[in-house]
Amino acid sequence: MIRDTLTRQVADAIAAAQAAGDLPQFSIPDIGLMHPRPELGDYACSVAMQLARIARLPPAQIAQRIAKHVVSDIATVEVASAYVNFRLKPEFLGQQVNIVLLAGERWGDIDLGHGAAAQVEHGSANPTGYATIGTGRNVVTGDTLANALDAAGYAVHREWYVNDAGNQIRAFGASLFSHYAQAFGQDIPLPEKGYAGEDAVEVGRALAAAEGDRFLAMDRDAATRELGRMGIDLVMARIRLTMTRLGIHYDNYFSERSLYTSGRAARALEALRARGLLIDHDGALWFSEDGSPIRSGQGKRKTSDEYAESDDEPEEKGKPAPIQAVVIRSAAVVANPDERATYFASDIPYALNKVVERGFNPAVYVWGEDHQADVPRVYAAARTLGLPEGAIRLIIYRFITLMRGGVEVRMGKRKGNAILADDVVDEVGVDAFRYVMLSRSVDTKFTFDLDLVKEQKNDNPVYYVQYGHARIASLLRRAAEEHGIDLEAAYASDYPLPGEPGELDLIRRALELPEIVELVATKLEPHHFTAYAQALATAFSRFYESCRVLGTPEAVLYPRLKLCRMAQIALARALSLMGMSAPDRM
RNA sequence: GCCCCCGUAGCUCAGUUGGAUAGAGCAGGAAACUUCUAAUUUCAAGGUCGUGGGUUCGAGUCCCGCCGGGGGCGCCA
Repeated sequence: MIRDTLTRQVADAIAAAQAAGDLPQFSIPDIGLMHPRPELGDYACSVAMQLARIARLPPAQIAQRIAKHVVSDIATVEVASAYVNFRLKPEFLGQQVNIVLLAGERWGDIDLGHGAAAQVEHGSANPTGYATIGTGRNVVTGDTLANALDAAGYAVHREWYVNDAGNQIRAFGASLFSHYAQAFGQDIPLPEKGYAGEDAVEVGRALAAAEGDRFLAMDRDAATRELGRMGIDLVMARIRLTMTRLGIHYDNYFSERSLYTSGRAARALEALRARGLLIDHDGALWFSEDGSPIRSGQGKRKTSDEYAESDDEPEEKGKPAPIQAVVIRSAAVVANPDERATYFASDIPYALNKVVERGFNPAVYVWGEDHQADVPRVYAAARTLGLPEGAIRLIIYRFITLMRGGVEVRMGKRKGNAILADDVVDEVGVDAFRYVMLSRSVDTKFTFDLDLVKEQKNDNPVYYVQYGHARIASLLRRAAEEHGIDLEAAYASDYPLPGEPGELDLIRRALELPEIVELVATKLEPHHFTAYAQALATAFSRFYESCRVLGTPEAVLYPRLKLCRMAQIALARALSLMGMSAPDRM
């Protein structure tokens, strides 16, 4: 990447300055390059200020001495106060256009992962209902992160974790039995906390139609279990359709229940028990990170007073405090002990399976904020089990407030008033759905205003970005069809760039894509793609307004056609990373 | 009681790991269509970055307190 090249050149310059006696000896710190205001250059380096104390010199003077020793074939160097600024040379920018054209649809790829296996697990909603709009934010986030990791050089695996074990499922089975029986005129009341939503009713009826009334005669417990299992399959089938529609593909659907049937859960518990981290208390089984016993205030984090009393080592800086003990198997009396397991009991073997058995690093999880309490627990389990630092990355996204007609729509899956992802997609389309879901940081609880997204059709960043792509496609089409231009010849030509500001700005934006991929892939923040796509589209619009393409002499026409092609490639890739279409006509 | 997230322009939100004069998009104001898609562009306007301290050459960004909003935990999933 260009930024890496310049960073290296700064480091070399410091070393050269030291060798020449212009700077004293010191170990060179991490050098960060940023994008300053455009008037000041393309990249800026503030390392001189960090060095002021070490080098015992005024920052401005250090900057001067570093700049003096910079050897760069791609940029010119200027010093402004204490900053060392770089401006990419126009000839270099012109050459880079060829690089983009050559990379084509792989433009933006970087080699961060070196082919290592990475996983993004997303979706993973309870299979007790169809995909909601909340699931929508989850899967769009996860799928885009997976795209980014793929572009960053990882071998990416996409997985949906099917929560097909536990209480929720039993309640779902019982609810289905009620809806099922209803189809045969039998009034069996919904269990408490049962599923009353249209999706549950639909599944119950579908089972009645497909299976007949044979379950009515069966043992009730067995019937509930069987119906629950079949119901999950039906729900998952529907969810898969929704995912396909959203352009999301999974390499695997991982069954939570398989953790128990395969013995993985038992083995993980044994590993914890061997380390003395499992504690029986009041009939329940607890995980305690530091092995400390459960105290009177069960499950509570130790107070600072209690820490003061105890002989615990004072906490080291940066080392997280041990988590509070957490129940992994409840005391509830249920026939099968596996069914007393909490989510957390599954999380442990699942994490081991991901990182140790399958070698994913990073293993990224995308979770809704309702699971935030589990975050420190899973990290704690990873620590105690000796998983590599950073192998597990949990991404928590905030829930969405849905507005319709200026009123907030309250949602709840159990009550059955959840807004389905399919319904929203019906209204706004896949591309707008994905873009809006991506346009805010996962930490932001944002309002999805259905009316706004629909009504804004003509003035919407979603369409603005796609419009840029369609405009280019149209222009290139006309160039070939109406002007008889051989586009391949134009792309292969080597005229110098006219050098208009609009041209250079467009190239700078296109060249930024690899940096954005790195940003998204390392911080696991997909929203940067939307901001980038918007900026790139703006750069193209400005170019388009200020630089005439068709009808100009060949020496202008050809390089500008190359720029159009370059912009098209970058826009298409940005859209593709976000899982959106890049239309040729609008 | 404890934990996590958020608070930036009228609205919705960015802010590239602590850098120079805090940015976009909408909404509202003023312009530009004989010109490759006006789903566009240009200009102007809009801010005590919730608040009070602290850390340092430098804080929207890091630390602590407080205020406001949201979410979660204390044998639910």
